[in-house]
Amino acid sequence: MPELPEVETIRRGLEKVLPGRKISKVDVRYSGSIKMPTVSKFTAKLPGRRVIKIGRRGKYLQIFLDNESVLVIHLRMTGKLIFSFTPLTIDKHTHVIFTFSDHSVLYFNDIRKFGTIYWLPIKRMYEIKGLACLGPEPFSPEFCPGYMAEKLAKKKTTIKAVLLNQEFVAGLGNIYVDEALFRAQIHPQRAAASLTQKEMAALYRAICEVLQEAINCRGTTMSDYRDATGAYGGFQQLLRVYRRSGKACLVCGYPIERIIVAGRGTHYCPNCQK
DNA sequence: AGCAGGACCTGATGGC
DNA sequence: TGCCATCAGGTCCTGC
Repeated sequence: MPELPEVETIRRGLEKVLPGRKISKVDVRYSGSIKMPTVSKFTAKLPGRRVIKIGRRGKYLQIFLDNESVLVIHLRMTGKLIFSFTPLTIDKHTHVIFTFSDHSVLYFNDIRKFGTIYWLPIKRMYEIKGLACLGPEPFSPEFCPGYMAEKLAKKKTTIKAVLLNQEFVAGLGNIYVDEALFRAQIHPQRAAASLTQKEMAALYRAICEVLQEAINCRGTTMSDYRDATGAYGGFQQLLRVYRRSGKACLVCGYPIERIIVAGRGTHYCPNCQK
């Protein structure tokens, strides 16, 4: 579920509380969540490590530890990281529990069990394929209309499929792709290579704007998403097309449609988006 | 090479 | 109420 704005919101929440804390106990209740190393090594060797800082790359969260190692966490669709100064009730969706030496706790919950956790030396982070293959961060100088022009010219698929591809740009997911395409007035099924310079400039601007506004709102909560303190996001109030099928376009009044593009539910205004 | 579609899981929702 | 089908914000693998 969480896309860049949600992961960034979680990162900021954890950055306020985790640095300096020392892990005293690790409890893995669903072993499928731990991709690296083995579960027994994970639980035996993590205690004693201290958190240095919290990073993010695309939708990957990075918890840097004091021995040049890092916990890399991907929340996929329904994963949550909840920090509490005191223990909380655990349920069947609580898969990993990190307890710190002052008895504060970090819970990894995930209804659909798609989320993944890796622990490895920083210098081996490239072994996580999805992380190694990530395209530029949307707010980095590398991501710009010129970069888009060069990449899009070679693509033979729809613009929506390209925006969802993390190798093109890191951090976009289904919600923000639909919202960015609406703001740029581009139809999601347009051939990526058919965009004009002007459209690419508008799309670049729309991507940065929608992500920044969503970060300012602390993310979008449709159903499952919560930040590190358990709080909802607020951007769902500002969505213009996502899950608004049948409702009037906020610009022209035409009904928003829902179709499938790149295998995903896609929302757009047939009148505004060409 | 690059893309579409299924697989991975569970829960919510809507139709009959 | 119960059963079934469909849908869900992401990535990885397979096969075309």
